[in-house]
Amino acid sequence: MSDRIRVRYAPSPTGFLHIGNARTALFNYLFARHYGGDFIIRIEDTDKARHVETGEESQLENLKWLGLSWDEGPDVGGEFGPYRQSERQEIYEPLIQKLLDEDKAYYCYCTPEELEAEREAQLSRGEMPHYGGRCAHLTDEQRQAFEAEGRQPTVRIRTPKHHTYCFNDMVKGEISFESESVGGDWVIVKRDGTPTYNFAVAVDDHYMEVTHVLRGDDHISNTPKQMLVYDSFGWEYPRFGHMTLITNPETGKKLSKRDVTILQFIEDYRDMGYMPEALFNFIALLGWSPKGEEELFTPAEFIEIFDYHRLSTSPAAFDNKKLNWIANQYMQHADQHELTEKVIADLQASKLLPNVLEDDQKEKINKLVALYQEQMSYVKEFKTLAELFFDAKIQWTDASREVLAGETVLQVLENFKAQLEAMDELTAEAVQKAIKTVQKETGVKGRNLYMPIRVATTGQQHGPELPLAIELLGKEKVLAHLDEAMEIAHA
RNA sequence: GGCCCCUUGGUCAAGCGGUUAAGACAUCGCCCUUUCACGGCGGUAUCACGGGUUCGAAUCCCGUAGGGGUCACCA
Repeated sequence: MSDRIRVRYAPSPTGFLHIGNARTALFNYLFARHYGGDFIIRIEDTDKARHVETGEESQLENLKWLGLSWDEGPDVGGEFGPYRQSERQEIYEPLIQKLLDEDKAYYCYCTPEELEAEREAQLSRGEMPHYGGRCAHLTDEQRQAFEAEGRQPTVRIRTPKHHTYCFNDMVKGEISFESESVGGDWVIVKRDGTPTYNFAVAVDDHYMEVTHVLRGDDHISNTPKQMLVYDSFGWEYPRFGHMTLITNPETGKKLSKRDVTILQFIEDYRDMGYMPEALFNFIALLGWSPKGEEELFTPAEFIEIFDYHRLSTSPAAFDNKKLNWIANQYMQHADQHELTEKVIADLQASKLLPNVLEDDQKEKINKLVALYQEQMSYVKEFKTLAELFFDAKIQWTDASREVLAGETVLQVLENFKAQLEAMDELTAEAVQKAIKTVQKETGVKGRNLYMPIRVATTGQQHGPELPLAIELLGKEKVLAHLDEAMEIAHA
């Protein structure tokens, strides 16, 4: 085995790229790049029942979108291939045969029903479920009898007694398991002849010369099983490292794909128009922290500063507010023209804009984007923020009504409206002047001046620069809004 | 339940025997802006508990409690 660092991300193509998996990939990527090592992608597709046709492609695609690149993988090849477990059967078979020949593994003819019955019996006795070893010492006659029945065997590996599996975890330090705790001789080859996960990973990691296995916490209890496989062949272990899980801040449990309160797939964020660098930055801070006080880094900087010793030992809650803050930081520095293009595309997809734009429409969107860019976190947010400019209907909230109930509100609005009516077209400057005039004539200023006008014209207490917003809204809508507002103020 | 892991503010976290216990998000207040947003400044708020070890413990050890993970012919 060489000194070169080789790590892998080994997804199973059962669906979209999950945020937790993306993080595993990301840290492996950072680790490899930091040390100038190799980052490998291997597809763990031994479960044909759960296989999703487009799973692999979609996962790789989203990884790329995030900004990751890999040196070896199913799409780019490499000298340690193939990179799909489904294509590595001929590597597994002789190894399995070897274990069988050496009696380190044996055929098991138990049916799922029998195993289920055994499990239930154990459970009812208050015991923990484990394989009792019914087929561990079959005679040739017994085996032939089972075969004659047409039973298809699985292969189980013999688990030693009274052995301690101990490893020095890259993030958690010394961890040890008694061999008894793995639950008896476990299946390494399924009835259909394909290897099980714990067997295949160990074999693949060995042959791909993987030096460090960095993965989620939930794999800790798999580690002794994999160590057993290494031991059976006399192979050297890689270094294991287990990162903490990402949890739901509401429940404190690991993110579950069924959990609808949090968007879990990279695809979701991509669709909403989050910038990939922002998501990269956010994910890199999930369970890892940089040395200083800075939290915003480019991917290249993350590679530079990544240090696995700073991987956290306790779980990280998925904080949506923080994500949006980070995303907003990136958004503020985004190119305005590019952003405008994206916004337009989204508005067109939502039928809020025609497919072909007049110049003045385009200009209007440009101004609106300029107005809202500093507070956006993702492209689609624009639609919510600026919806008033596309769909004139105002939803008067209690808070708005409260503002309109103010003492001087009516005189301010009446005065303001009269001035607007006198204008041909509303421009920001003219509107600004009008507001000043209102101030002079009514004596109302500051918050008491602006807030009623803001709420009356936009229906919101928070929004962009007021005169510009009024210009962009246009005379017709503004007057209509004012009328509605004054009616409310009267009541 | 067995095994394994984890435990610093609301959240993420720095800290690795001696600190006024960093910083970020959130929250609150003030300033800037005649409003809003951005920005700036500041405040509130944390070492789960109990024993040790030590001159000294958030830091080391042992318990307790709580949380989580895992116990498949899934990965």
